[in-house]
Amino acid sequence: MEGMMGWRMAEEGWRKGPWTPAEDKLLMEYVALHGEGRWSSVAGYSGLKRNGKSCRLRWVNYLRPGLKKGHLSPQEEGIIIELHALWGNKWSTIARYLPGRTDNEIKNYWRTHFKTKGKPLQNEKKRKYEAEFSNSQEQGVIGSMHSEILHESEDNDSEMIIQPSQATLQDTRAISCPVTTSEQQQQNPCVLAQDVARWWDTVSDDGLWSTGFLWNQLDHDHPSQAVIEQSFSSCF
DNA sequence: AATGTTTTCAACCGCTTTTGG
DNA sequence: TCCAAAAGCGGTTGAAAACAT
Repeated sequence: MEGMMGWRMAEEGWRKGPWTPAEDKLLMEYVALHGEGRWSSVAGYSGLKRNGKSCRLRWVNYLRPGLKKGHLSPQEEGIIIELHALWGNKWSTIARYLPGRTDNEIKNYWRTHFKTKGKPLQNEKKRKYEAEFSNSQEQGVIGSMHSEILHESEDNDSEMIIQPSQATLQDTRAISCPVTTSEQQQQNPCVLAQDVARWWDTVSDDGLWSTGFLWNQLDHDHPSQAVIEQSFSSCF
């Protein structure tokens, strides 16, 4: 049982390390009975020897219904690249635009594909993405905006940075939501997402990206949809 | 086939933010 | 209004898998 070498019980008796199917079952039963949240009381109700933090993480990243398994689609990869350019390592914010994907997953994806030890061959996907993008300079403000966004600077310390310029960010706000402050923008990223979606429409001349695809990506039962719509209406 | 190296990603840690009493 | 507990976040780790020699 605790034979799992390398992982032991913590002082308080909490189990750590990889979850077993039996543990998953206990956690799922707990949630079915008591709902999400109150993770600290999981142990008390279910007998699961995991602390609240561990339970929450397991639920959010693995057990939660609606999670997508398998590789990210090219569309999802594009969204990650684009939104990372806008917001940096705001993994959980980015994850709101990829229903069924977790912040952890996105963070891992970014690190393994774009934070290389100076071996840009691995950045093939990003290159492909940029090539895709460079075909789409025709369309006014959004297009030029995103050409700035995707201007790459290869960093001395080997992390690839795709920088949105300050002007770009200001443009984005000015275009879409002139009255919101940057703080509001952070809380209500819908406007930027809308721009991304519109931009994506313009890129989709080869049929790979379908019209309105970003919005179609959204699972309409997903809570973020409500948030997005609310934010949206508050902007206009 | 055996061993060494690299990559992946689930899960941890410490810190910050939010919540509720 | 304050404070403690819970939730949330991003960076990091390391076991296992994949790949190379």
